[in-house]
Amino acid sequence: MNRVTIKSIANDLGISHMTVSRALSNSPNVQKETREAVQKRARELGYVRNAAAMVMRGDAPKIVGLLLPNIVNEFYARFANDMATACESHSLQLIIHLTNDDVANQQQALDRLQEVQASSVVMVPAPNGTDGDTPNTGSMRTIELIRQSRNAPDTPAILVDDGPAIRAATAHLARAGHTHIAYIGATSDLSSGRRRLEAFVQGTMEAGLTVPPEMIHTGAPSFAMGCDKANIILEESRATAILCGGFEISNGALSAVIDGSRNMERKIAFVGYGDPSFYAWIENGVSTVHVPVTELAHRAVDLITTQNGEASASNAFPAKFIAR
Amino acid sequence: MNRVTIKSIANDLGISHMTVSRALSNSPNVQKETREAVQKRARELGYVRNAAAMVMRGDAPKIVGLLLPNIVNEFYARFANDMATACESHSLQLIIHLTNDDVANQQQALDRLQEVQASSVVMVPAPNGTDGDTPNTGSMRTIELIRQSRNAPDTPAILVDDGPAIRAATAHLARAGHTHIAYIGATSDLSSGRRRLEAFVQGTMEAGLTVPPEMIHTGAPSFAMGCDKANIILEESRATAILCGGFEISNGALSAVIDGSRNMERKIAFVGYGDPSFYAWIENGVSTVHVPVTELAHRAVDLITTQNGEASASNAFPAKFIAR
DNA sequence: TTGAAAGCGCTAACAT
DNA sequence: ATGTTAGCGCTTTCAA
Repeated sequence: MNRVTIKSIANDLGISHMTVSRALSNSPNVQKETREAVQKRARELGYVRNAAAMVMRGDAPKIVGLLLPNIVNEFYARFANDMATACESHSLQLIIHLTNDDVANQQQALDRLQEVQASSVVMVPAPNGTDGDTPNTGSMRTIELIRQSRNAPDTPAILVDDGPAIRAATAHLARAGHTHIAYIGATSDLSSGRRRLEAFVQGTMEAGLTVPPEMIHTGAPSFAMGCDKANIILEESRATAILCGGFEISNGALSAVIDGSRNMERKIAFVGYGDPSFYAWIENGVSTVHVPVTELAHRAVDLITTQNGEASASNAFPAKFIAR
Repeated sequence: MNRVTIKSIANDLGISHMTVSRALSNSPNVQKETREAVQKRARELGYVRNAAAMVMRGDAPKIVGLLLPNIVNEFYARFANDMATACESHSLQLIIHLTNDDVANQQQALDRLQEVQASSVVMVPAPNGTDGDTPNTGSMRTIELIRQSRNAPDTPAILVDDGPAIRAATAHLARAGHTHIAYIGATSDLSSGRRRLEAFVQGTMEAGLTVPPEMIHTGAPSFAMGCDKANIILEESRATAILCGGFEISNGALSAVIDGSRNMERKIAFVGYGDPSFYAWIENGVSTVHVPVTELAHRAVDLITTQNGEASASNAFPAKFIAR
């Protein structure tokens, strides 16, 4: 089962492959009959042009990479979805890679993207364990998402300005009478982890509460981590509320909190991070910090399609606290 | 900013590009010094091999396409995730395309996959509006997922044997005293829609109930459709229970049911389809038909990596009814 | 209106 | 151990 190429068609028709090429691209410089004959035969044979050849010649559509920790979390899924749509309408080819928040996977994905001549990458940088090396993105235009890696401070980043929302969440809990509010978030080697924790501390103090260190739980962000930390908090039973600072963490912690309230009758107030649709459907709704996904995705594509990557002032999108 | 190629490196070092090629692929036929010098220079210059060139030569890693209606639904997201993992370990390159259940998008995705020389596609066939034309998958090995398109009956398909589970769900509802059970599912031009509806009808009759046609709601499966139909059922208020036959439909209907119970105090029993994690967290848990995602994904990769596509007997995976 | 040649980056197969 | 040639599929440039 050999591939159909312009040459095989040319052979089949007893003409030069150039004529076939021209006919297939609707060049005016082919006799109408020839053109139609060629197109007909091409259709019959099931001809498809070879993308690799186009890439080699350099006239391929722009390829954009998207590196996400995973695709199961609704935030990331929505982002991918929205970005795919936006790319479509700009005739950009989107390639999604999952890093699982692991630097090795991340670098492998970046390498593959360079191999296919991707011109840009949008990436959620993985927490860099031993730190040290900047991810190598070669000559690809790089845009960081959500987190900003400290070792590439000049890379444009699309960030969430969630400080106010987190402070509002803290205030909300304090107003409801909670004096011991636990926080679960990412380690401070992630910019997002740092910022969110700061906001939490600040919010707590603004509410006139103290922030004992044992109320603060950080680690590499993941569903399992959120789950574990929440269980610890439930065990200790000193805190009466939990506030989360991360998409995965939030889902994990929420699952632990729900299990806890069912199986052990441990009630605890909860504020999540990110706003997957089901947060509105659970019990009477889960209060949360809402992040404007679609706007982020659009900005990403904007940054890719325009040259001036330096509107960085406007690359922070405000999150919103939703009380439910 | 010119790309670094073996030729540019060769030039830079004043040697032949072949030596560079050999050095970079660790061929034994290069002097150690030469090899090391080349590798060093390549690293400095940030060389990455050109995937397009490899594809043209035909020694590229196998490419596998995955066509999904969307990636936001947790079932599809998990499938993509699991398949990505499995592909990784078989050194297959996975490319995901979203069809939005639209035939035109679907064909476009298939074309692109052929252009990049994908050897196989795993696809959830879109409902074919005017029917007629089979999706053109060229010479790619095609595997259908969940649904089986009637115009390609000999294509291997990975299906869910959900009949028993759906009948169990119906029995469950009947046992709870429901005599008017509404069904929302896909149109019968989808094999899955046909099969599930049949199972529902059969289950209802087995429970000694009649199945008035106004209890059956079908259409092109989507979140919005599930939502709309559920609202209609709530309006009519003849049914006391809803059973869903589709991933998207289920989520849509569930959202309508929850809204309904909150805003208008219309209580109705609900059994969903698919088992996104949050179904366990809502109220006291949502009963549902559970589909074994991971197994499906693994089978897909199995089928791709082995030649014998014809173990089709074992390509149906049993769903499980989960009462919550 | 058609064709022939060259070249994109790479490696297998021959030289040397 | 190293270099040369050819060819994967395609289009741009130049020639007929």
